[in-house]
Formats: sequence, structure tokens, C-alpha cells
Amino acid sequence: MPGVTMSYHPATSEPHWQQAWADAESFRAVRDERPKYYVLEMFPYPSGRIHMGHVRNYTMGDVVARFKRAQGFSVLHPMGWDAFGMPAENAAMEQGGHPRDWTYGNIATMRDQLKPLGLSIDWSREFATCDDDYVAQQQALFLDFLDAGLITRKSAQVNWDPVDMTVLANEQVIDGKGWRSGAPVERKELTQWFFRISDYSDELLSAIDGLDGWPEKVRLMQQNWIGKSRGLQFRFQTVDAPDGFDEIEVYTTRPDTLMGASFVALSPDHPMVKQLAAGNAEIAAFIEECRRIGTTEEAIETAPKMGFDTGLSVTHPLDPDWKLPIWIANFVLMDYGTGAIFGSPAHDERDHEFATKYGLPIRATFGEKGMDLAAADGMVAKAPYVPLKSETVSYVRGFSGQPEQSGEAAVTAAIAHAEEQGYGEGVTKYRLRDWGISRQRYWGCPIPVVHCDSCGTVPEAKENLPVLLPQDVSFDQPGNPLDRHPSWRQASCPECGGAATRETDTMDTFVDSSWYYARFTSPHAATPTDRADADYWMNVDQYIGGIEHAILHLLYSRFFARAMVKTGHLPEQAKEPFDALFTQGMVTHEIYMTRDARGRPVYHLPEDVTDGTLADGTAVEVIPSAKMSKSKKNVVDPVNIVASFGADTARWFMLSDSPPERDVEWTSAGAEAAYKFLSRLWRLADDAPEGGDDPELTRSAHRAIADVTKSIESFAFNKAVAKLYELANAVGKSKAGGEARREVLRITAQLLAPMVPHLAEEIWAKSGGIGLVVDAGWPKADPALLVDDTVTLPIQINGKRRAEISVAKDMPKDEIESLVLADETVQKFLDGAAPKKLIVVTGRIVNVVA
RNA sequence: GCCCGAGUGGCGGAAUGGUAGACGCAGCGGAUUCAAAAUCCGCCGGAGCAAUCCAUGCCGGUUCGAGUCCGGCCUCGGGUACCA
Repeated sequence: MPGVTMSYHPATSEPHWQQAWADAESFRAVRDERPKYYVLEMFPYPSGRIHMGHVRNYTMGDVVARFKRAQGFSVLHPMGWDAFGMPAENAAMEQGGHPRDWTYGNIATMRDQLKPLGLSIDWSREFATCDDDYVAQQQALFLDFLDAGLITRKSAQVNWDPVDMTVLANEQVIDGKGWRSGAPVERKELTQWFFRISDYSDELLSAIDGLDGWPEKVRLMQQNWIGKSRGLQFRFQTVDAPDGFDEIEVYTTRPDTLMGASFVALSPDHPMVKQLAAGNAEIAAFIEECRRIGTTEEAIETAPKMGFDTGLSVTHPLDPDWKLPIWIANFVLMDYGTGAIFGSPAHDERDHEFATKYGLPIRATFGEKGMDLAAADGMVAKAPYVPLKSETVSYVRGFSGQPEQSGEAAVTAAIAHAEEQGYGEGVTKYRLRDWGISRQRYWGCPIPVVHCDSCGTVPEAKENLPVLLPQDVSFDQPGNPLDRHPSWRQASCPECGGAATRETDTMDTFVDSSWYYARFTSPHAATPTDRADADYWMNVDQYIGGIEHAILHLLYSRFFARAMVKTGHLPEQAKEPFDALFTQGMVTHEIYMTRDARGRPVYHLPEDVTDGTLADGTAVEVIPSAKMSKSKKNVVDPVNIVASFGADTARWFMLSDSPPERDVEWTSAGAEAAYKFLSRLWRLADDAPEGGDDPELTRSAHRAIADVTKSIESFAFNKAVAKLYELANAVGKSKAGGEARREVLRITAQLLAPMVPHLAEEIWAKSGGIGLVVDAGWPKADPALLVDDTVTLPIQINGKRRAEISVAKDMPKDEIESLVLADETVQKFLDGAAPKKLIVVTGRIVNVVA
């Protein structure tokens, strides 16, 4: 029985309180008269076991959930599983078995590991995105989106493994080769399904201004990702180009540099390049070489600049006698702008590198303020001149606006010039591309459409949903098992009733995670959402997750919420689904390494290393902390920590020391220290001497209430922890006894409850608390107990601290000034002279300028 | 490459432009103990006998005053559209 054990023993007390909460249904989310609060942590991928990163993430969310609950909110705090994805298929390939069994097995394991943490989760709302029901609702959403014109089909490039005959994910391409086959990967075009997120570019961009509860860094990243730009679109007239390519359309954000143009560069995927390649083996070979770079922006941008001179040319729009050569360049992206650019090497790093490599002219358009043509040309010969657009420069080859103006002004003037003369127009473009959701993989949500010879691509009828994955599949050969399944593809056309073929693409798993927050508001509804529940619970008041999701997941979710509003599945207010966002850091650990006979690294688990040596005495090399990963074996299993120290210790350690947004290093010393402190709290509550009041202790308790409340509200859990250490130290030192002491202990229990809920219940019970602390509400600080009558003012002389004085809190400035001037140290420094300046910052500091 | 962060004692970190190092870990000294563990008390950035000086990744700037603001770097981390 808790309360009568003689020492802190979480192994018995934690299950006891978890049972008490379960019996009281403390965490069941209900719609009632209280204001609601929806706290959500990014749901986990069921990889097999929970790790410390999960413990940290879910503990933080739990602190918020329990804190808000204590403050009188009706809290929704759910949990689910992001259950589709590649690892399940990889496991099936490597170890046999079925992705479904692997996934649900992992979920069962991880749920069992998560529950002992004592999280205040409403488990009745749990679901996995691979559940038939979730698949059904997601397919219903897809059909509604299709109907609303939010979905399109078009061609896109994928990584193609020519040996395995399969599409590879970017992470499966290593140094340009397929991870299994080792064959050089090719870019291949496929017709794919897309969500038309780019229709919402401007909306998603401008709405960022309203996301007050989001970190500035995430808002900035999203802004840059959407990438709104204003530029000039115009056409170069070609000379001797193939039929149908009399003009090449280009887009530039720097039309003011047009007079410094030295070449035109086309993407290897540009239609004219494809046309040229058909009749020119050299060009075809060059394109093939470019296509080996891979599909990622990173690979394309960091690859060495390669160009191919087509021998063709264009005429300059401002001078018909001026010819510019047409090159094909591997760094020009077909996805952005028009797939064609003009190079202006004097004012662009990449163009400069390209021009230098291929001996193309470098001609300055502008130079530093006051420079003439020769000086400007001289400056850009070795390196490009790329000042901020807001900086004023001297145009030496300008053609519109003033000779001296900012880049910004010159761009505007150049666009106006082009529109007047009729050779181009100002356009706004976005970097954001449509969201390709087609995956040529088995373990995902099937796209509910069929292909009919007579009707074309036809959406499946809603009454035929869900389209479920076939179970009888094997992963003993590469490629998508859906493609080779004997019968699954056979369907009938919902329009004509004739024979049709099922779509075998499944959806990107980002689709699954783009609306799970909405499903949690009514997880068992027969439609994707229930309107009354969505109205009550949306939006997510506090969303918590890793910074690695700052762009894709969060942007897709923002789009998806808008799409759900448009199709009537969410109320208008939910188009920005996350009111506040917090991004937490990773959990890291040192890496322990030895080397085998051939010098290859061998990694060791932390639990096998004591004082830098293995059990057999071999010394290990200690590598600085990095994100916990299985391959480096620098992992600490939360299950072991909970078994030896209890959940509260794991929780407390994850909250202490490091600020939540930063990485935290797991150390065994830190975990032991956490356990020691919790044991001390336990003893403190046990030791209840009779005695009287201690006004200082009461003041400490109320200061702690104020500080802990503020710290939790601002996500500074490490500071809340520090304040609770201070309070515990104050209790330990105080002579207070009896009810006065018990009252402070009850406050301590209330303040501890969001962080270490089991121990808080123990302390609450021992110190005469009624009922459960989880139902006790949040304490309020008495403002009268928070103010000090006197303050200590440091005295600086010329900015360096030299002395201090103690004054009444409300002493007028002139009195402080005379006290300061009378101070011995000040007089010594002034040496009889009058101070040049005397700065008194009330309640803060005094600075004497001698 | 591009976008976004972070960098403070031996270590994790604290500090509305106002006493740099709260709180904790490690370490050192003491109490208790036959002894140890546990616990409790004290000290704890560096140099110096001291006055004082040096110190928040590096270089410069703004300010009475900069860890904090501005400019330029370095290192590490996240993202880079099919990892989740």
C-alpha cells in the first residue's frame, strides 16, 4: 500500500495511481461546460520500441495537458499511430512476414511501453492510420477532394532502379546508386496523383502572419519554402531552332541585369532539349548524364556545374543584333519558373562559376555606388557582385530607371519597361510545387480510383469504400506487390459497369498525418469528422513535435485543413489547425566504440560500458553525443529506466536541465540525480514534525507558485524544475511544522503534479490532501506574498560592477543618487571629480560614468 | 549549394539591453558511521598574496552598459518536396 512503505518505491506506487486515475476515468475527454483545451503531440511511427525522444515529447505534452486540466479546462489529449510507411515493407523483405502483422505487433509493444509512463491520455480515442476504418475515411476525403477540384494527375520524375525495376525513395538512393541493387539510379517520368497545394500558395503564405503561437523560425522556413517572388517573364526569339520552338520563355527575378546577359540555359528536362536530343546523340548522352544526378534539390544544386553548348542562339530582346548562345545546364530546374533562364554572371554566384568554366563573357550591369563601367567590369571579373536588393548601386549597363538606384527599384523599373515596350510582363511566382502523393508501394492507403478503357480514370463509388489492401502478398521480389497481384486489380467501372483496373498507387504517408488531429475529435464517427465534435474540439490549442517537421508535415496539414473546410469536413475556424506550436529538441547520447581486428568500428550499448571500459576491461573510444540511433547503439531503452527508477524519474530527467527546444543529452548520472531528488521529496513529505508557522516558507511557496506557473506557460520546464528544487530546499531548511508545513507540501504536490504525477499523488495523500491531486486544481499565488520591501542595487562605475547598496523598494531617484555619490567606492573612483553622468534604472542598477 | 537554428564554467544550463554563471551534475572539504553506501553541512569559472585583471565560438560595430542588438566569419545540427 502506498503511503505506508518506508522508502520511495515507484515500482509499487506508480501502478497504484495509474489504476486510481483509470478507475476515476480522469483523462476521458468530454464535451461539457468547461472551456476546452486540445493538446497534441506528433503521433509516433510504430518502429518497434519507444525511445527516449518519445518519452521527452509525450512528457512535455503531458505536462501541458495536466496543467491545463488543473486550471479547469476540459482537455483532449489523444494518442495514435502513424502506421503506414516503408519500414514495414523493408521488415517484410528482410525477415519475412506481413507488414500488417509487423505494424500491429509493434503498436502493441509500444502501447505497453508507453502506458507505464502515466500519461494523461484518453486511450479510448486511439487509432492507427492503417486501420480499415481510417483508410475508409481517408478515401472518402480523397473522393471529396477530387470532386472539389483539389486533385490532379500529371507527370513527375521518380528515382528508378533499372535492376530492381522499382521506384526508390530518396533515402534509398546512396551516392546515386540503388541501396539494394547498387545500380546507378535513373530519373524516370511517371504519371502521378497530385494535391493542388500550389493553388493555395498565396493563401498559405499570407496566413502565416496570423500564426502567433508558432515559433518565428518555423514561420520563416515556411515563408521561404513557399518562396513568393516577383519577376519578369519574357520570350527570347530563337535562331535556327527546331519547329515549334521559335521562342524560349524565361523567368527572372533580376530583369535589371538583362544588359549583362551572356547566355541562355535550359533545363535538361526542357521540351526543346528533349526535341534536340531526339536528333543528336551527344545531347541525348548529356541529358542522360544529368539524369544520373538524382531527383533531390540538394543533389542537383551541389553537383558540379555542367553545361552543353547547343550551338543555337537567341537574339537579345533589347538589341536584335546581339546573339546569346543557348546552353543546356544541369542546375536549371524544370520545376521552377519556366525551365529556362538567362545567365548574368556578373551578379550571380552560379552563373559566374558557369561562365568562368565555359569561357562566357562576364559583363557588369551595375557596380558599387559611384563606379564607372570599367571599374564595375573590373570588379566582377574574378567574383560576382551580389549586393542586397535594398542597396543603392550605380547602373553602368542599365536600361530603365535612374543611373543610381537600389536593385529593388531597378527591378520594378525593368518590369515596367518590358511591359511598355511589350516584350515581357511582370509575374508573381511561387517556389511551392504541387504535392505528389502517388507511391508505387504496398503499405499505404490505396488511391480509390479505377482505370476504365472506355471512361478513363474514374473515382470509385463511395458505397464501395473502403478499397482495402489485399492480404495475400509477398515481398520476395522487388517492386509493388499490388502490380503483380493475380486478382486485386480487377474491378468494375462505377460509371459504365464494364471491366476496369484498379489504381495500384498508394498515398504518401504524409496524407495520413495531415488530418489525424481532426479524426481524434471523433475517432469512431462514420464520416471523416463529426461536425459537432470538430466544432467543439478544433483547433489544436498546443501542438508539440520535432523541428524536422517544420516544413512538409505542417504545411501539408495546413493545406489539408483548408481542403477539409472546403469540402465541409471542418469548420471555417479550423483552416489553421494548430493555434500554437512547440518544437522540441532531440535526445542524444555519447557513442562508445571499439574496433575489430580489421579496424572496422564496433559500437557498444551504454549499459555495457562502465567508466569507459567494457566488462572484460577493454577501453572504449568515447565519441561526442549524437542523436540516439540503433546503428550507433547509443540508445537508452526507456523500459529499462522505468524498471529501475520509475516513470517519474524518466519524466523528471527529461524535463530538467536542458531547455525543451534544445537537444538533451541522456546521462546515467543525470537519471540517478533525478531519482535521488524524487526520493528526497518523498522523505520530505514523510517527515512531518509538529510545530508552528514559518512566514518565510509560505513566501517561498507562493513565489514557487508564481514562478512554476509562468515557466510552464512559457514552455520553460527546466526552469520550473529549478524552482521546485529551490522550494524543496526551502522546505528542508524550514522549521515549520504541523498544518503550516502540510499546506506547503500540498502546494508542492500540486506544482509537481504535471511533471511527476505519481509522486505528487503520494505527497498529496501524505500531507492531508483530499481526493486525488489530479483533481485538486492549480494553486494561486497570493500577490501580497510576492513583493520584497527592499532591493539590492548594484553600482556600476563605467559599466563595471564595483559596489552595491540596499534601498527601500520605492526610494525616489534623487535619494538613490545621493546615496550612490556618498558611497566609499564611488568616491574613490571619482577622486573628487563630479560624475559625467549618473544613470539610475529603478529597481535594477545604477551606473556612474566617471 | 540554398533555407532555418544553436554555440556561456569540468558538464547540463540561468540571465525584460542592467550584478554573467540561478538550479542541478561532477569534484573538493567536513559531519554521521567500526567502515562503507545512503544522508546532511560547506566550498566550487580562470589568473593573482592582494588591489585587480581575464572570461559567454571568432573578428568588428552601436550603447553609460552587450551573452542579449547590428555587420562579417567559423563549427555543429535540422530541412531540402518518395525517411517519418
